[in-house]
Amino acid sequence: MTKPPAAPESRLASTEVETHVEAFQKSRDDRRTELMEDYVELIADLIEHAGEARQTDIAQRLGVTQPTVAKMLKRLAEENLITQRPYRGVFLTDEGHRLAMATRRRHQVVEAVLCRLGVDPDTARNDAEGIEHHVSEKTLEAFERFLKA
Amino acid sequence: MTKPPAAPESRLASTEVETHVEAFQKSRDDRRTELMEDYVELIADLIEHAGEARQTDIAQRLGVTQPTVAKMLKRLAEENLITQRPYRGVFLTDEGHRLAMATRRRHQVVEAVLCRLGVDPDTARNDAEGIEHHVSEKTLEAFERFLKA
DNA sequence: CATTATTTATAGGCGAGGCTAAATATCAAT
DNA sequence: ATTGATATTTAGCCTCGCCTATAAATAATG
Repeated sequence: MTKPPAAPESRLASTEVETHVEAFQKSRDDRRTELMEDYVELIADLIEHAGEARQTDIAQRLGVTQPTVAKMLKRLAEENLITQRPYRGVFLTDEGHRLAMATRRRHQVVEAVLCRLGVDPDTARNDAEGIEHHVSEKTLEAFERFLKA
Repeated sequence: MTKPPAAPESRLASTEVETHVEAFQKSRDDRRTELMEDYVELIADLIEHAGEARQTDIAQRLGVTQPTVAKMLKRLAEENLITQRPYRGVFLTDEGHRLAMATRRRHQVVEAVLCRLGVDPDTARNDAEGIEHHVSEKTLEAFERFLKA
């Protein structure tokens, strides 16, 4: 309704210019969940290793301020991923825990794949942090097959 | 100053809980440039394949509305990546063209690597769209070595 | 138990990136 | 040349994620 009617030359040979629309939209949607994933993954780590997850620790690890964390935690609580007990730390709900574990798995697999491909460990860790959120289940499975081989 | 003083058990064995701070910050910084990269890459494709890049085409391909594109183009122009001639389309500056080519290269390499690892072409294309922006130069080089092998 | 230090909560602001709606400008075509 | 379609601009408005500054609540200590 908005494009094809008048435009003879715009046949646009579906070679390269294809409608990446899906991909772009997925990419944008990912951005919404990336942060949540980072948070629950970090919270899980903190609880496991330090026994508790406090706002200030989370803030420090993420490199943001505490009010920023507070606001985000409110959102995570609304989404039923965490519960908070004032001055006692943050806890993961079952759903939050599942998400944390899934995210951790992806993170580890991505990092391992990068290493296997010859990326140095530091770079692998850094890049994995950004990449992990964009790896679909199918790709993840391919990665795991590759690691087993 | 803010954490270690009081907390005997929080020795935090630097195993997993390490200060990913850099990685998170890089990840956040990436988000700022992602969109610009998507735009210039798309604009380059449109110019090559359709002869011109119009706001409406860009909007359609990205899956956003045209005013959104207009606003973004203004920003790209401020950053000297594009020039605009009203009702005649958008053009890349030298700098914009360089960025577009670099982005395209990364995109293609990532997609090729995914395919090589057994990801089906559709998924590879989709995931590459999200992943490409988080691939550092070092990782990119490792990818290229892997592809050559 | 009162004081200090730490942690959490709250208020208000900023920029980015979306959207819709409505005004303009250009192009095409009768 | 006027009219109708298409493209662009402009003007709000919204949500998110970040920030600083400040207040309030709790914990720890003398």
